[in-house]
Parts: sequence; C-alpha cells; structure tokens
Amino acid sequence: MRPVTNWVSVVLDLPLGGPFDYRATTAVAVGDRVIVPFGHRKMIGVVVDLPSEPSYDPALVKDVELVLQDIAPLSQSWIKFARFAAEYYQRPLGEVILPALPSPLRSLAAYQGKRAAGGPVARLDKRRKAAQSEAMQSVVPTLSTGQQAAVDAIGASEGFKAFLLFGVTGSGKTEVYLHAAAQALARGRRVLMLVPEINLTPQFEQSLRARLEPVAGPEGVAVLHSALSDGERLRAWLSVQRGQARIILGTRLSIFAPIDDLGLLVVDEEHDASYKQQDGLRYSARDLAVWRAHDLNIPIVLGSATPSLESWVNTQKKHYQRLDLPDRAREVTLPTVRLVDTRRLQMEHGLSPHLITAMRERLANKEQVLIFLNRRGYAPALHCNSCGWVSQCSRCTTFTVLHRAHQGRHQLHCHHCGFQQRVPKACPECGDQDMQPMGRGTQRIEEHLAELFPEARVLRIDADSTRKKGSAQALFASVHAGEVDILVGTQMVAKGHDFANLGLVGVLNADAMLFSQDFRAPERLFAQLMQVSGRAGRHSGHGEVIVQTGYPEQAVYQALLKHDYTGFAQHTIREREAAALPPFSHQALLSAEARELQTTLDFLTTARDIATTLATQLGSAEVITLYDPVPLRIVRVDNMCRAQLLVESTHRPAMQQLLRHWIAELNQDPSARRLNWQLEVDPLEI
DNA sequence: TTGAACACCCAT
DNA sequence: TGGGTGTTCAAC
Repeated sequence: MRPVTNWVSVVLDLPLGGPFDYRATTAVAVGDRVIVPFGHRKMIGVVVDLPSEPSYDPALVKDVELVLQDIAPLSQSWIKFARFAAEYYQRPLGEVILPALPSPLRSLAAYQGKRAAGGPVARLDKRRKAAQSEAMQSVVPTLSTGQQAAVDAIGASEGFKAFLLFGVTGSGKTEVYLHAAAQALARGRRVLMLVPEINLTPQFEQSLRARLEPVAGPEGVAVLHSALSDGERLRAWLSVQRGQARIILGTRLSIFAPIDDLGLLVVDEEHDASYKQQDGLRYSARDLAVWRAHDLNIPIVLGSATPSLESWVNTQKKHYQRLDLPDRAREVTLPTVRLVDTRRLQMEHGLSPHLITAMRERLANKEQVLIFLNRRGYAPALHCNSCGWVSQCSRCTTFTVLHRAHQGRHQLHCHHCGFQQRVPKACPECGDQDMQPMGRGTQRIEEHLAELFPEARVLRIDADSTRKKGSAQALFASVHAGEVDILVGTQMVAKGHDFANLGLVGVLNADAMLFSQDFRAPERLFAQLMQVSGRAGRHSGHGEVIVQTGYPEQAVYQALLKHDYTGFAQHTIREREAAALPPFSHQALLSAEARELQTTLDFLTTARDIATTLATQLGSAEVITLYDPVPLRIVRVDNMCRAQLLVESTHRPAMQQLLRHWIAELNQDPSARRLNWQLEVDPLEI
C-alpha cells in the first residue's frame, strides 16, 4: 500500500498571513486541529483546506507532527463563517479561528508535559459533572397582542429574515424571545441568544432555565462569556459543539460558537456598543450575527428600545421587518421625565433643589432612588487653589482622577493607563497645601448623599465597587432585596436590571456626552438616557426621571421628554444623510501609535499617499474619501502618541478592495514595522 | 508573535 | 574580548 501523503493548509494564531502548508501522513480532515512545527517552535493550528498542490516550495514544507482528534472537526459552515469575518475585518484567518476556541484547545501546554494526561478534553470528560440545580418551574404568562403578533411573525418566517423588535423597557421583549426560542426548540433546532454584558447573563440564564429546561433538558442551556475560567469555558463550548446545549446564551464572543443547526438567533439590545470588540479582531457581533443568520437561512431577532440607526434605516429600506411592542406589557405608564435647567439654579453638591425634594418624597414613600452619574472615582481631578495646578498623568495627556481608597485615603488614578499614585501633600508646582477636588464622581456623590440623607442606606455600584468576581451580583441582589434606599451608579446600573421598587431616577452631568467629537455621541446619549429612565416606576406606575442639564433645548433632551425615539431617529437620520455619514456611507479607520507623535503622523501620511495611488489604480478614487491624519483627542496614553486616518466610501465593495490592497502594501513597508498600527472596519468611535 | 542572528557599544 | 542592548528578518 502506498503511504498517504496529504497536503494540508493550516491557520495559526499569528498576525502574519497564512495559511501555512504542511504534509500529513495520517488521516486528516478540514476542521481538524493539528500540532505543527513553525519556525523554531511548535504550535496548534487548524486545517482549513486540503489542497492538491502546496502553494509553497514543497522542499520547504514540513510535516504535521500530530493530528488532534479529541473533538470533532470544526464544520465547513463554521469555517466559512470565520473566513467571512476575517475577510470583512481584514485580518488573517488564523486570528479569527484560534481565538474562537477555548484556550485549552489551542495551547500546546495542555497537550504536553506529564500532567497533560491525554489532553484537556479527556481530562474534562473523566471528571464527574456537577449535578445541575433543578430549575424552578415558572408560569408562562399570556402574551399581549403585540407580543403574540411578534412571536407569530418570527415563527412564520421561513428561511432568513431579520426582525427588529422595537419596544421600550418593560414592553416585554424578553417574553417574545422566550416564546420564539421555545418554537425553535420544538422544531428540533437550537437557539443562540446574545446579550451585551456579562452582568446580564445570570438573570437571563435564570429565566431561560426556568422556562426552557423542561424542553431543552438540564444540560440544554449553556452560557458562554469571557469571565468563565478556562475549564468552564471548555465545558460549555464542548456541550455546544457536541450538540448537548440546545440554547446558548452569551456575550459577543458566543457569535463564534460552533453551531450549525440553529433555528433562531437573538441579539438583545442590538444598539449596544458592547457588541463591538475593541481589540484584536474588531468585529461587531451584531453584524456578524446577521450574516450568520443569512448564511444559515434562519430568522434573527434584533431587539431594542433605541435601535442603532443602522438597523432603523434597514427597516425603512425594508431589509428588516419591524415588530412593534407599543405598550408596556404590565399596563403601567412610562415614567414622567423632567428636565431641570441647571444654568440658573443654586446647586448643592451637584444636586438641584428639585432633585433633592423629589428624593425626599420618594424616600418618605419607601421607594428606592437611583442617581446616575457616568463618572467613577471621587473627583475627576485635584486642583490647586493658589496656582491653578491640576493633577495630570505623567504618561498620558489626561487628568488623574481622585479616588477614595481604603480607610478614607485618597489616591490619584489615571483611567487611561492605570497608573496610581499617592495624593501629594502639597502642590507640586507652588507648594501650597490648599488643594481641592474638582468636579464630582460617584464616590463623592455617595458621600454627599449619605450626609444629606442620614437615615437612608446608600449603595454605590460602579466598576470600582464591583471589581471582585461575583460582587456585582451580590450588590444588585441587595438592591433587589430592598436593603438599599439610594443607589448611586455609572452606566453599569442602567442596563437590564428591573428594580421593582425604584420610583425616581436622577441623572447628573448628562451633558458631558453631548459635546463629544464623535458624531454618534447624541445617539448614544439618547439610548443611555432612555435605558436609565426605563429603570423608574416599572411597577409602581408613577415613576419619574429628573435630568439635570445646562442645555434642555437640545434635541436629545426634548425627544427624551416625550419618549420619542422615532422622532429623534428621524431627525438624526436626516443629519447623517446630509453629511453622508454612516449608515449612508462606510468607514474604516487606520490608527497608529509611537513614542513620537511625528513618527505616527509621518506613517499615516505615507499610508495616505499609498491609498491615494491605490484608489486611482483600482479606479475607485471617485467613491473613496481619504481624510487627513489627525492626532487623537487624548494624544498620549501610556507614553504612546496616537493619531488616526479616516477612510470613507459610499461603495462598500470598492472600499473592501482598497483596504485589502492597502494592508498588503503597508505590511511590506519597512516604516510600518517601527510602530503599532491597525485598521478597523466599521469603527464605532472616531 | 517569537526567536535567532547580527551589529554595535562600553567596560574591563 | 565579553556580554548587554537593540534591530532586522523569517517562519509553511
């Protein structure tokens, strides 16, 4: 018998291209993982092709060392998906495929050494599985007409169809997801449900288990997110790949879960920026979800009270079907919104008299109050009253934020590079000791509120108070249990949680977001305000939201007053269209950083010239706009100076083609090696 | 990304 | 002359 020689194309987790060709002497399939020699080391890669001829000098091609067959090969359909993501976001395929696997499946150490014992999968399977807690059976509520219509529409769709489920907080979107998921399960298909944040998975998991475990079985629900340990992640991932998990709940990374027999995809809070990965492969899980649904020929439901303008425009173009949930399902009214004009008011520690009075009333009425302030720490900076010195980070062009650490001690933290230092006893500039906190963060508000309302129990929830794993859960639980009267928090508290007894929401310093450079800032502010407003009075029916602003006449606030997403979207869409901004054009962002700003700008200028030449050669110069390189608003972070170059086009294929050639040329350019640069497709922030 | 090879520099 | 530091290049 002739020895079998197969050429295999393998992708590796490397920033350089690939795939890399090898020779295999044992049976191997596309989707198998292999251990291969690479340079002076060995790596785990994934076979993506079995070419008849190698695309590399056969004399230099090395042998596959080992074919790992402890799991089934990754499917063709999944690899096709990964290939799309790699091409769309202009990254090597290996950089999509390998990070999508749980780390034990791609780390050599898990397979070698004396403790490897047959590899991570064998070790996991040998261990006894912990018994699952049995889920509480829950009552299936009757659906409103709107909900029923939505569920019916989703159920009736054959093949691909994108739905935008549009309804305010409390309108019962979750119930629609649950019913639609139950339908898909009943048809023997599986369901993938995405939520924006890890914080939101426990409560969703609970309702999923309670409602769908009877159909899906106790092992039928799997949760995937980045906070899982390696072992937990592997276990969940395997249960997905092996088909045990029927319903998969997760954050953005779970869009890469290895499932082909999906019957439904759900993206909750589809407008949420957390769906955008901000490093490595900068993908949008929502956009990829739509592609995946299309490829698998299944319905996808995107839910939001404040849809992204991209999705909204898609409903207007009839690419997506809108499903409206007009009323709050539980027959309660929307909270009243009041704008307090801070320009002509005497404020007390950042709180207007109106807000204080309203708080007093609610507290007397035994209702909870939420104070929302998107700024953590004690104060945004420390200021010297005699010379005007302001605490600044030595590595970044930012102020350092005053934080109250343990035992009332203060520290200065840089929120950009993480640098922490003691508070100087005297001004480093003039030696004066009269230094004052400038502005207010959540810690300081918490402190003032405790003085102002001595009987009230005040709790702060922000990234600092929830640093430990699981502590966010515990803090939220104490709010739900009624152990808290006043909750102070950052955007963390705005999402998802349904506080039954919350009557009043106070929004401080919303204006900070209003004048950001980013053209999407008003859209984001509106979504955030709507979201935080939705926390008030979900059950009592007489909730109130007080927004303190110096610019009450702004369109964002006027729209909020009327809970008018539609009007706000229409207004904003007209502006975008007039300025040819997304969704009426496509963008890409080339950013770079180096020790010297000039190095960065020089590189970007060269890059721009290259792109100009390419656009002309490719005949796309007319549809592509290349802007000038500009330093970022915060130029220096961690001693690196940053700048960026925006590319815009109304023609996506032309843009994609240009980007592909551009990256290839930049990779050749020796000057590009002396700094860090990256290209981001569809940037969310510019 | 990782490592090896190579150039350069300064102190002994 | 040795060894520490930084730069460049190849990897199927």
